[in-house]
Amino acid sequence: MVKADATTNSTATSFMNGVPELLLLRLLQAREMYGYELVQAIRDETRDAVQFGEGVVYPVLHALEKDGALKSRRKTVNGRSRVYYSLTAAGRRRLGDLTATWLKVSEAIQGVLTGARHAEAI
Amino acid sequence: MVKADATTNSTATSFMNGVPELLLLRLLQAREMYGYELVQAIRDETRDAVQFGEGVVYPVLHALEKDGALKSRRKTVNGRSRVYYSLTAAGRRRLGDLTATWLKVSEAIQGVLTGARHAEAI
DNA sequence: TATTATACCTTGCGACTCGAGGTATGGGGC
DNA sequence: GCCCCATACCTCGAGTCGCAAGGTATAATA
Repeated sequence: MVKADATTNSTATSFMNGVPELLLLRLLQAREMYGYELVQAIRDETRDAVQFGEGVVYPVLHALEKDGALKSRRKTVNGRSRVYYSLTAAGRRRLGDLTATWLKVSEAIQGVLTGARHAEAI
Repeated sequence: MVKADATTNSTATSFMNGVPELLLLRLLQAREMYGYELVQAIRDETRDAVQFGEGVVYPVLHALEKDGALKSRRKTVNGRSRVYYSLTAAGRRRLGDLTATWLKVSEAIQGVLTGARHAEAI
């Protein structure tokens, strides 16, 4: 077995749990989009820093719809059938909560990484 | 008393995969520490924004040692036996890689959240 | 003496991610 | 007309990870 590990995949770093959900909600807040489009939008908007395949995106979309955070409608464009998703009120709330949590957590991690002694209390 | 975490813990989105490893490496870069101490250090330095229990910390420490990123030594202090961990050269390299990846990814997510049109190319 | 705090550890469930695979159709090139 | 690619949807199985819960042992404190 090749050692080769290093920065490759094995233990590799996916620091992202719940991130698909967060990004999907955020993109759909801006406008109605369909699954295949979302896969590429995430790749594009993050300049390839973040990539989620269809095997990630579709299940998350289905779960969010089942939870009432998204609603969908079929639409045929250029003879192609697409499922467009958009946020519900619950989805907007969820996006707000997730965003707040993400900010809090990522700032805290940032703080540890930059060696910031747990800063002064408020 | 019920802890009753407000934000529905069920699917509760803990955006953090690989974060335990990252924080542990970072803290141990500063100085030699032991498991029980690390659990509290993470809580303290992140002002409770991030918390990892012993069930997370110990297994990660063992895995990192097995991978050669950490080395340990037993030491008895005040009649208490502790296992102190410190970084190896491989561990320092790993910390550097993980930190770079974390920065790239978290900035990309930040960009999407703030609606930054995938900024200008270099 | 009993309880709490320190300090170590493992196990089993559940959740998440992802590659791989499967279906179907429209458009271009030959 | 035919083949292949891109579009567009989907599921399954494997593997990983996080975590609560549980377990041991000892020092300090009440």
